[in-house]
Amino acid sequence: MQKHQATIKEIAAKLGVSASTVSRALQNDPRIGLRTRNRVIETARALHYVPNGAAAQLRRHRTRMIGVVLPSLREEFFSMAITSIEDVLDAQEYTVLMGQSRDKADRERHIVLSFIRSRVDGVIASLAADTTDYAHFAELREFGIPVVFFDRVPPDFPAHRVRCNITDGVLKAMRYLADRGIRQIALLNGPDNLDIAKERLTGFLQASAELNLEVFPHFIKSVDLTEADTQAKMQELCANSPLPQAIVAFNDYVALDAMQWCKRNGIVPNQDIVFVSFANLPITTYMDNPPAASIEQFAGRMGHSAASILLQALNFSNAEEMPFQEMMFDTELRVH
Amino acid sequence: MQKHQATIKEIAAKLGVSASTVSRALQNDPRIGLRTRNRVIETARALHYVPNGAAAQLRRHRTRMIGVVLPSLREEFFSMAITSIEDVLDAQEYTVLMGQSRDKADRERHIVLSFIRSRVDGVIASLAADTTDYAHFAELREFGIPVVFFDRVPPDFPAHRVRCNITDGVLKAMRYLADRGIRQIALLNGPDNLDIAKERLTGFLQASAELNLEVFPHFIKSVDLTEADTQAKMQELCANSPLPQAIVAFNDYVALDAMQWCKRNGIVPNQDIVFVSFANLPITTYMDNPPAASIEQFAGRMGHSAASILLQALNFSNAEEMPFQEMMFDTELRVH
DNA sequence: CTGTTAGCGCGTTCAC
DNA sequence: GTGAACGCGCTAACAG
Repeated sequence: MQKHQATIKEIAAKLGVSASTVSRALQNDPRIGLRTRNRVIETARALHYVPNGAAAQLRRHRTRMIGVVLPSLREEFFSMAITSIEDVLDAQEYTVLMGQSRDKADRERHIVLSFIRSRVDGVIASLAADTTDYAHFAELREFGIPVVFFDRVPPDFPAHRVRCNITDGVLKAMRYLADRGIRQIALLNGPDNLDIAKERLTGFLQASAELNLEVFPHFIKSVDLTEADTQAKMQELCANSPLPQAIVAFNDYVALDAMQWCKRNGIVPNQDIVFVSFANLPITTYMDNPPAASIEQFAGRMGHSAASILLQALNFSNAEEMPFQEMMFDTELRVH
Repeated sequence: MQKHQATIKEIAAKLGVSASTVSRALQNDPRIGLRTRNRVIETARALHYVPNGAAAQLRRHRTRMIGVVLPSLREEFFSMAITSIEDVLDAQEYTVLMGQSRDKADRERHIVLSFIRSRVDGVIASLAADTTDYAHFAELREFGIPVVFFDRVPPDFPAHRVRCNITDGVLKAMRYLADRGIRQIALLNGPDNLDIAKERLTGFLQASAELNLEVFPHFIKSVDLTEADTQAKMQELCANSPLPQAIVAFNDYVALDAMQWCKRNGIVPNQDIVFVSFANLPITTYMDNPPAASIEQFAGRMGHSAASILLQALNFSNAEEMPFQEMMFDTELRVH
């Protein structure tokens, strides 16, 4: 049901001026007289004129649109990040296109390709759990579309990155536990292909060495972030002895799933096994028994920085690429 | 940093054929010979060709893009809905643009206008808490862009609607409470301008009459969905006597905020005051003391239906508008 | 201050 | 089966 859509030409005809005049008036070009401008704006409104973005882009080679791909909009970590991103970009009159990969590399690829088709000016991304091929991001480079990764950044890919000091965060968590006399600590990590998972492992091993903790092989598990897998890995973890006295979890959701498993298996969370996790999501404040502590990752700040870096990249000399920025945030331990 | 972007013209030049041939080959036009087609596809890939959506739209007057405006992506109710919407639309090769109004009418307006500028083929919406002016949606009609509202639908606006039987849901909740001997029930409702809030009130009054409950004036409060306002209204609610024995809350988040207030004020939730809410969000399964019961609203099904109706509208005769559909789902009470 | 001209990249006639 | 020519709606370059 295609109704009629007003164009600048019609406005021009109606007013007996040229299309360019209308175009200029609508963009507040200082060369247009106030009276003409007002007449144009008035009839534009009367005709329900809304500019056709596609036509504009075709000329300008810019869309003022930014694509954002995230694993999930449902996780508070990401919804907080996207909100900061929106705030920064909205202020500069950019429109944000969002896509959720749902932790599937294939969906991520499709989304990025649709961003290219829409010719977004830039992309902000946080990787899906199972992304190991970065061809779709390389494609963005072919098009000269700058990319900023945050939190879940790819290893060895030329791009801007915003992340936090995970390794140090794990250290903080382990020291906190050790200070309470806990010496048998397990790691319920995320997918191995994610840098942020590797860093948790690095931090875990470093901290174990520093604190003289024994590292039992069955204390280190990786989950694919689904509830089912977390349950399965908890089963494995607790099938062998010794049982861990504490578990450092990849993030709050993994911790919560693990804690659910405990409850169903006669283990009291934070009493029999102390949980420490990452993210420190607001939703946990509603819980009577959240993870004992969580490493704050500052989702908002990371989103803010990612968007700011992207804006810099967009305003950089359009002859060459801006040198890749690497921004690292410190974490903080929050005891609940 | 604008790099070079391949066009069909270049592919054509490279192959010594015309642009039309390339265009046809890429769209699997049966008239193009298999050999030519393959050569085209091959060099397209080699040149990293990605079609320019804007140029295509300019000719076709369709974008195969759908805009979705929601109050928040953070609330599980909406993130579940959007996921269903994506599933339905992805299957038909539509791209979904999302925007979150954050319950601000002004943001909602901007988002809808940006959808129009992008010339989306259709829109799915759930209203912001403070939207009382529907001009931006009327604008969509001017452009012949079909709209489907779900859950938070506007009163008296010509459009398709998908919702659930709230009035009956409240009735179920009140009967559940009455069956447990609870007779002093308060309503912690949402913004008055939302139909779904009005229906909760209607249901509340009907049920009170049916069950012979006394309705104390201070038992009926409306919140603007912010945590602060919920706290304030709880204060008011509990400042007068009698104290309610139970509270029916607008949704799980309002219930949780109210329960927090109780904890801070020496009232034990679900013991001193029993909470029943709407939505039945998965996140509550992680809680040791969630609302005692919740009215399941089937976010996924509503999203699915909204998307399906929109697809029907898009495939309808393009001479006229499809008659407005009204779809109503039954609710179910879930005791926790 | 304003008009004219040209073309962005593509899909679609209409020819052959 | 394929090519030439046109135009979608808009902006930029060049005139005046």
